[in-house]
Amino acid sequence: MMLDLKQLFYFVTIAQELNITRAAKKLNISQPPLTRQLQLLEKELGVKLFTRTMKGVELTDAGMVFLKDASQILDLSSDSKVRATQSSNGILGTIDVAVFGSVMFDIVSELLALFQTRYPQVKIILHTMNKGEQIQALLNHEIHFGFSRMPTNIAGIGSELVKHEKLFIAVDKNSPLRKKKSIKITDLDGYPLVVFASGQRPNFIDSIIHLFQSHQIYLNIKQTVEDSVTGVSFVAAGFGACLIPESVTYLKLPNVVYRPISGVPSNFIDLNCLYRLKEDSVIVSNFLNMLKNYKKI
Amino acid sequence: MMLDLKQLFYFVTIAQELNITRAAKKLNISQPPLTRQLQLLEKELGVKLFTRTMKGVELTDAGMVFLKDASQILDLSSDSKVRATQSSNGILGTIDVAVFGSVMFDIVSELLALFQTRYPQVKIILHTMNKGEQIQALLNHEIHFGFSRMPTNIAGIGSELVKHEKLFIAVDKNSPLRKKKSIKITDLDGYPLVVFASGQRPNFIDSIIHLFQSHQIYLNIKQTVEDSVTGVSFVAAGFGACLIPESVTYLKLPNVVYRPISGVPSNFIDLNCLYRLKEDSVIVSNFLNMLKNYKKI
DNA sequence: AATAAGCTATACCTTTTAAGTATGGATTAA
DNA sequence: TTAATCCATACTTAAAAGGTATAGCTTATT
Repeated sequence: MMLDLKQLFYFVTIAQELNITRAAKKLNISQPPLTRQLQLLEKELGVKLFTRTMKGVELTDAGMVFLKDASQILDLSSDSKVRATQSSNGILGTIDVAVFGSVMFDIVSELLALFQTRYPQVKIILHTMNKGEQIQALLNHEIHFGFSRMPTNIAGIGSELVKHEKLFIAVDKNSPLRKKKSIKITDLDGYPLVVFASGQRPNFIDSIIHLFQSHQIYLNIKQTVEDSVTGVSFVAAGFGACLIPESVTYLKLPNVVYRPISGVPSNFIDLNCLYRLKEDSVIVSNFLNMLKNYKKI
Repeated sequence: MMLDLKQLFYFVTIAQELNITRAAKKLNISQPPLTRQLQLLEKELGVKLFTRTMKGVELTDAGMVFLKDASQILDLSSDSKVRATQSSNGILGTIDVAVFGSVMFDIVSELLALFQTRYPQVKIILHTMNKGEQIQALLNHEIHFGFSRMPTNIAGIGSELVKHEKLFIAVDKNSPLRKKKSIKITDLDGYPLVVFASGQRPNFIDSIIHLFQSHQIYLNIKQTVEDSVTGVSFVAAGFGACLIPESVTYLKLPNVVYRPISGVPSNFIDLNCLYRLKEDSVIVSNFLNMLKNYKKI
C-alpha cells in the first residue's frame, strides 16, 4: 500500500553490493530477512528489481530507474530531518512583516537587511498594510510583525518602540517658508497643508491636530491623502506643505525641500513595532531580540 | 534512526485536519496509536511539530517546514512506484546505441527518431565506436545495440540485417570518371582510391579487396582512413576516388559527386544491427521488434 | 456549580510485522 | 565428488503497531 523507507534503504544497499548476503552483513542483519524485505518491496511495486544470478544479483532496467528514485527519496528524507532541526532553532523558516508609508525609508529596511544577514535561511515576506490592517492581520496570524506610528494598546498585541523621530516639514520651491532654515509651528498658522491619515486612530494626524490646538493656531487642511509618500508628491505639485517624520526626508523629489520644525519635542513622533503576545515562534523572538539590541546602537 | 513513510503520511493527515481524533477517523485507525506515532516521529526528529490546543493541534514553525518536506517525499514515493511500473513495461528508461561512420546518415537516424516518437520517455544515448569496440562494449554491457557493416559471428552476440545498400563511388570534379553516368568496377583498374577500414575484420574493405580480386584488376590504395566521412573528405581534397555505401551519398560536399557502380549485386553492402543475446530488457526487445517491422516498410 | 462534550495522553492488551536460526536447492570451483 | 557460495523457504522469537479503556484537561451548557 505504501513504500517503506527501511525497505528502500535495504534495496539501495543491495544495489551497491549486488549481493544479498554481503548487503545483509553491511546492514547488520541476517540474510533471510533481507531477502524477504526485498521480495516484499518487489511485490509492493509489482516489479522485479533484480535478476538473481549465481554470484549474487543484478539490477533490472526497472531496478536501475527505481534506484535513482529510492536514493533521491532517502536523501530528501535525511535532508528533511536537518531542516526540521534548523526550523526549531529559528535558522530556517518564514517571517511575515507588514509596513506602511514611510517606515521602510529608514530604520526598518536596515533592520530587515540585518536580520536577513544574520538569518539568511529565513524568508522575509513583506506586506503593505496600514495600522488597522496590521492589527487585524496580527490577530489572524497572517503576519508576525507590523511597523507603524503612534502607540497602540490592543489585547494580545505587544508594542516595541523602535525610535523617536523629529518633526519635519516638506515645502515646495515656491513657498515663502523655504527661505527659513528652521520653521516654528506658529509659522504654519492657516498655512495650507497636505495631511495623511489612513486606518486605525490614533494616527500621526491626531498628534498634529493636538499640536495645533495646544498652540491655538488654525490647521488649514488643503488636501488629505493616504500616506506620507503621496503627501510629499502633492507638495511637489504645489498643494501646500506637509508635516512628516524625519525619515521621510530620505525621499528626494524635485521641487521639494525639507525643513525641521523647531519648538516641538524631539521625540514628537515614534515608530513602533507591533507583534503578537504569547507567540512561541523562535524566529519571532529572535527578531524581537535583534530589534531591542538594535536600538542600543 | 530513519524516518517512516507511514508516520509522514499520518503527520500530513493530522496537519490537514489539525485534529488528531478526526485524522485518526480519516485514517481508519483509533486515536491513541495515532497520537503515539506522532510522538515517535517528533522524538525521531527531536522537534515538536504541533502545539497541542483545546480544539486540536496547530503546526509549529518547524511543523510547517517539515510539512512541505514530508509532502514532497510522499509525492516522490508515489511517483517512483509509477516510474517503476513504467520501467518494467519498457516505457521509461535508457538505451545505449553505438554507431560509426556513415550509418547515421540513412536508416539509423530514422530508426532512432521513430523509436523516440514511440517511446518518448526512453532516453537514447549515442556512442561512436567502430565495430570491434561495439562488440567489446556489447559484451561489457556498456551498450545495447551497435550498428555496423558486414555480418559478424560472435558467441552471445546476435545480428539483425537492417538493409542492403548499393555500391557507389565518390569522385572529385576533376576526375575523368565524373563524366560517366554509371561506372563499372573494371573502370577502376589501377585508379587511385581512398579506402576506409577500422577495427574488427571482416570489414567493408575486405569486400572491396575480394571484388577487385574476382575481377582480376589492380586495387590501387592511395590513402587509408578511419571512416567513410573522412574518406569522402579526402576525395574532395583530390586524393582519389572512394567506394562507399549508398547512404554516404547523403553527405554533400563541394567538389564531390557520387556515381553508382554497375555490375555489382545490389545487395553488395549490408547494414547490421548487433545486440546481446540473452538480454531480458523490455526496452531492448521493443527496439528489436521495431527494427524487424521497420524493414517491412 | 455541576455536567456533558471534546480533545490529547497514558496504560495495558492483542495482533501484526520484522528479525533470527536452520536448512534446502542450485551452481561453480577445486 | 566435495566444498563453497548464493538465494529461497520454513519455522521460531522479538519487536512494533494497533485496539480498548480511561485519565486529565478545557470549554460550553444547563
